[in-house]
Amino acid sequence: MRSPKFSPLYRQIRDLLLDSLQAGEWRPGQPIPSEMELADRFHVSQGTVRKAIDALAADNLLVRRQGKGTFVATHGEPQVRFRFLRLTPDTGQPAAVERQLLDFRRTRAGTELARQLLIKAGDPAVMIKRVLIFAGDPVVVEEVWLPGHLFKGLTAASVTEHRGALYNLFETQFGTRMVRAEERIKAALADAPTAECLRVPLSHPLLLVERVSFSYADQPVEWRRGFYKTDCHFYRSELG
Amino acid sequence: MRSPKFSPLYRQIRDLLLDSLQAGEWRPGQPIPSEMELADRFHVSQGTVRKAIDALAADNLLVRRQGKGTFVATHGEPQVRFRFLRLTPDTGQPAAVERQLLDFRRTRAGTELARQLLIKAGDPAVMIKRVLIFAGDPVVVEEVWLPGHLFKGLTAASVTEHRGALYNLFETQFGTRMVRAEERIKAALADAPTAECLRVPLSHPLLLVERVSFSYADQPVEWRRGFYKTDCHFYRSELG
DNA sequence: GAGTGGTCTAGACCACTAG
DNA sequence: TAGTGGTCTAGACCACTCC
Repeated sequence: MRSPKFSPLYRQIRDLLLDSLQAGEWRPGQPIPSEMELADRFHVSQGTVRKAIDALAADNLLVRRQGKGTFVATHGEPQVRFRFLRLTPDTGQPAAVERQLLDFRRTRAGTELARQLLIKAGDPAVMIKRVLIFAGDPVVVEEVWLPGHLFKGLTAASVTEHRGALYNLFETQFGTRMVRAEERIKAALADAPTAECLRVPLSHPLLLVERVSFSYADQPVEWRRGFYKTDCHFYRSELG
Repeated sequence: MRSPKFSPLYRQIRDLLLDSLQAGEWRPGQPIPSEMELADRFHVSQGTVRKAIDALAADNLLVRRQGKGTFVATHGEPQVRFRFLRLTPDTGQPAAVERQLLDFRRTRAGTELARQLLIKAGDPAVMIKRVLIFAGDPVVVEEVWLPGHLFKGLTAASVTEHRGALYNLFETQFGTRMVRAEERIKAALADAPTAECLRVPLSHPLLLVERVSFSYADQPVEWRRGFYKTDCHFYRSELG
């Protein structure tokens, strides 16, 4: 039952499941086959399938629900949002967020964007600029850059009409699920347009947050750059 | 073999191991008993001990080394440091860090510190103020606050003489191992003394980073407050 | 070769969900 | 009641380290 590849069986099974996820064989929110079914399909024991699923569940790609099945994780569940929006009010109680679209543009990737998303300079790209408003207070202004070929039908209207996180829209309408992201944070001073957006004086201190988001197989599919007002909010980071 | 507590066996074993770690039965860097020994001690199968150890290894409390044994994790290994020091040079290559002690004081906890460390206002406390210098460039100035009763023999000399991370000193000299931490980040402007420390102009933008560190059993045992200069470095955060 | 952790299996039983 | 994931066991064998 050992395979030629020097890799434990459960890891090979995990990779096969990852392939199926990437290929869209099972959609976000939908159940994958039961452990016994998968064990039969791959000709391994249920325990080995279990270890493979454990690994994917640990990475938040799958969600187990006892008695019901194992499901493809989705950005629809509210608790997932706080994994990607690290800004918390000083008071502790997260308020509802309102999104206001400032700009939507189809353009071409510059060299910097091309480098971040592993595409070619001049390839089609989409730019979304928006403000996030917490309890009436504009707190974040950010630009979101996407590779155009993955988001062909995306329009300003679809962004404006969509309720909920952008990542929810991306996965339901375009089959692109953001799995993880890396952020780089610096301190910055508000320039004139940013200051106006966030209703702060010029040269007000802000966080400058840059994010690269990755889909399955560590494919970079989004680049963000935002200014965060931290007068009444803080950026939460857990070290372990 | 089921226990009266409504908790799976492997979790009970994990808690027992956690108790031993907290009690200092095995010191950082030392091996714990083999899986078979522990299985005999707790009257469970090796597989159950294995699951308990898996959980602790996932939380970075234990480190497995095939063929050698399972060891209590330590802050001595260099790769652990980057889990707690999230500042990275823009160039990518982390430089050696130099630490310069500015102040060392035994004092009493104020209400804010008492709240953070779950001690009483007026209890003994230790304050360490220092600068972190990367490749000759002062990048971080921070205050570290500790509960006095856990660090009775700590002196300015022991901090100055120690080579390596503070957490390394804490675990080797005082048996207190920092397991995880929570940080809150805001944007701030340099005041006069901070500007002088970091060699930046007044009102230069800085990150304000507050940290609470926890030992075993989520006991808070350290509070930090630091200013980070992000001209040539950035704060790294991973979302997933 | 002996001892350690790492993998894999087969089978039993428990806990939860749904029809 | 049937089907799912969750726990636990016992045993076999592999991979690595050290003597």
